[in-house]
Amino acid sequence: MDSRRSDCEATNIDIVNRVRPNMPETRLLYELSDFFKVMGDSTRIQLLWALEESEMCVGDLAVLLDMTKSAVSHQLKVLRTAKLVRSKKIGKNVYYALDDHHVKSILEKALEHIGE
Amino acid sequence: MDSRRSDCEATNIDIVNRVRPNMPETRLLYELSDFFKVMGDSTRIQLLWALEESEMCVGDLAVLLDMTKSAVSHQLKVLRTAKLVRSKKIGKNVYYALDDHHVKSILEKALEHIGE
DNA sequence: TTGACAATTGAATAGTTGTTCAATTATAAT
DNA sequence: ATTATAATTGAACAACTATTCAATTGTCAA
Repeated sequence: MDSRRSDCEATNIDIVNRVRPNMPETRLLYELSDFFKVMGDSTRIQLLWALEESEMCVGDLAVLLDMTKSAVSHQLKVLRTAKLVRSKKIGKNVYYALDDHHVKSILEKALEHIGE
Repeated sequence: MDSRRSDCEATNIDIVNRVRPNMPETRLLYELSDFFKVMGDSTRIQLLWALEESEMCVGDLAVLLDMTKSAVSHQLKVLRTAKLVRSKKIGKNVYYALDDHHVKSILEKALEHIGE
């Protein structure tokens, strides 16, 4: 049987064999790309940026981002699932806060790449 | 005229008004989310990870990732457009290399978030 | 308990994206 | 010139995703 997907042979098989054992495991690979997928949306970047400044409830965030509560709530759920924010209910409101101290430094690194 | 998209009033208008001036400009916002979009794909993470170890040509990368040259080439183009990799042609081969020293530290920060 | 408000939810839709496939370009070797 | 190999390209398809809309839950006030 031959389950190779690649449609060619390696030109430098020595390099490939040296690099291969250092490649990330499948699980880690998907955790990494899933994390960046969560960051890869302008609405969610805005939410994280805002929550870096202050805790806020869904309605406040909706006004700040000029979006419906529904749209904001959907995206907050994504951030909550990714454990980047946490929420607490106070009366009729639900307040959200950052739940990861890496977010800020990752945003800063990304800003460095972009060139400020 | 009223071009508000949000379907509510702010509960804490003082907080919203304090945070608003610190929000990122539209251009920066999209540069940030576009950058993370590029990182948010397991194939491209693998390519960056591999190129951190060594320059390689498209065929080598295809064998290493067990994908077709076409699929790899398409993704390399995305990375090239994002200025994360550069390429040079040597004979029939095109060799790719990392073109951004931030990639490594951003991956490391992301690994910290995930918890190694 | 009735009415109003905050937030969540699920379904639907429109837009985006990754891989495949077939065709093409460019280089090297015979 | 011809053939073979490396890589790129564009179109097509399937899978995924963000927002909208309507309906629902939960909480407070009257």
